[in-house]
Amino acid sequence: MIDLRTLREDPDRLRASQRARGEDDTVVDTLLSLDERRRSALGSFESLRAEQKNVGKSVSKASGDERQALLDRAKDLAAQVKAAEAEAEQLGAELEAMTMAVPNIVDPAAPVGGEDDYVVLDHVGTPREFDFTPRDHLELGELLGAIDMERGAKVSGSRFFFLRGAGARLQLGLLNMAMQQAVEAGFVPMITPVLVKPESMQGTGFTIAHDSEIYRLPEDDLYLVGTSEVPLAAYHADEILDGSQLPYRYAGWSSCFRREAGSYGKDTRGIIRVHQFDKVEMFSYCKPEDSAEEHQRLLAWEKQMLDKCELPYRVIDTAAGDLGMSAARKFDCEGWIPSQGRYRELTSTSNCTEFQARRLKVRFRDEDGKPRVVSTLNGTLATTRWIVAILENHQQADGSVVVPKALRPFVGLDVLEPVK
RNA sequence: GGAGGAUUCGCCUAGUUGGCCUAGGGCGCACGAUUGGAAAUCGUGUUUCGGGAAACCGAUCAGGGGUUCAAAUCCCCUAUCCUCCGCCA
Repeated sequence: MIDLRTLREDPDRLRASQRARGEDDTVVDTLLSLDERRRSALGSFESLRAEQKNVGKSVSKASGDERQALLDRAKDLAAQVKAAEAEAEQLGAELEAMTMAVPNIVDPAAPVGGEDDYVVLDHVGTPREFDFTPRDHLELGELLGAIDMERGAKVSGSRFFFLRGAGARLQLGLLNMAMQQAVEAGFVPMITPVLVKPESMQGTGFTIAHDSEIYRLPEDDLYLVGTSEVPLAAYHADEILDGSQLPYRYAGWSSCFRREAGSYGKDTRGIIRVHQFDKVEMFSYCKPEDSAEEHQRLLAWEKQMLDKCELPYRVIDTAAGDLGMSAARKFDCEGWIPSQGRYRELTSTSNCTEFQARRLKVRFRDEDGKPRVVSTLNGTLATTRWIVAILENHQQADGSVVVPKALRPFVGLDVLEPVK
């Protein structure tokens, strides 16, 4: 959510941001005039209310004709106050709705353009040369008895799967390694709810009404999260954090649910794009002035995980037009997928600045004792999709897969062997 | 699912025949006095949000609605927590 006070002082910042996102910049003027009207309505209400309170107080002290006159005056005022309040509330609600629909102001450092205008910041590792024809992750997963898509589809439908045997062990090991790294770095490990209330979803920056990715349980007005970012962001909603203790860092382990509507035909094979997967997510609450540095730290921890998995990857800086509603800046790490001959997203870290925190009312007390809005950031430490990259990059000619060294203690196996 | 009880300014709490509640007290915290320094003691301040340069004004007693000139206080709905009953793993 945009800060109206800042908007009044510097409307051009939002105009520029809207243009960078390829969105309508005239909302700025609409917002400003609505804000002006609301404040003036609020002013009328407040002065009427002040008068009403004064008259009301004198009623109890007066008697006789004087009392009756005051009562009449008070009744009249009560009606006026009611009308003025309704007016102010109406405008307030309109303003609120409009404000909530405006995406975060993008970091001017983010590349301009759309989906394909990302900037590659870094390449780590080199895609391996195979002296045999590499199998794709599903073929490997089936050989290893690790991934069962067929029965996933039988039981739950397309884009569902079972991880079994070595596959289940690999995921548990991977996510446990992520959790351990996070704990060593000072994160509080968390296992979060995956069903959340609408205000948690919307506070985090997802639009319940229109987002086609969200699974809904209308019967209970609950929503399945697509990432533990949602419960972790809402965790401190309506709270004032201790400024001297920031940053607050959490590592959330949860299943994630995505409808993947409109992606028919894309990534239909295997577990690249599925309706349900598991993820360990870093989430950080910090002071606004520290958020850019914190963003770099989250990126560094992501790279550390990828390095431990011995995966070749590149880091991209997402262009303004491809940022989600909440993000001011976003870096993705994309791992090399041999069967596709291209890089696919394995991690994503966003600096949401004060956008989510303002919606969720998460503040901190600074040195002066004043409450200020915090900044929030998130980043991926590991997901089910990583299994794709691990299987494909570390496969051997016979279909076995060498487990990366760092991961071995967590998986309990050095090599995953074909089952038959 | 049913029946009761609870929800007050960070924490504990006063306040329920509606009107100096403009919410009192304690703890904690901050600043000051006292002290060689500290403890103790004393004093002052301390909900949050919005508007305003400020003085100040308005809102805020779980949330929403209602009654009234006036609601922490009365009525209705909702949420959360606790107790009991039922049902289920």
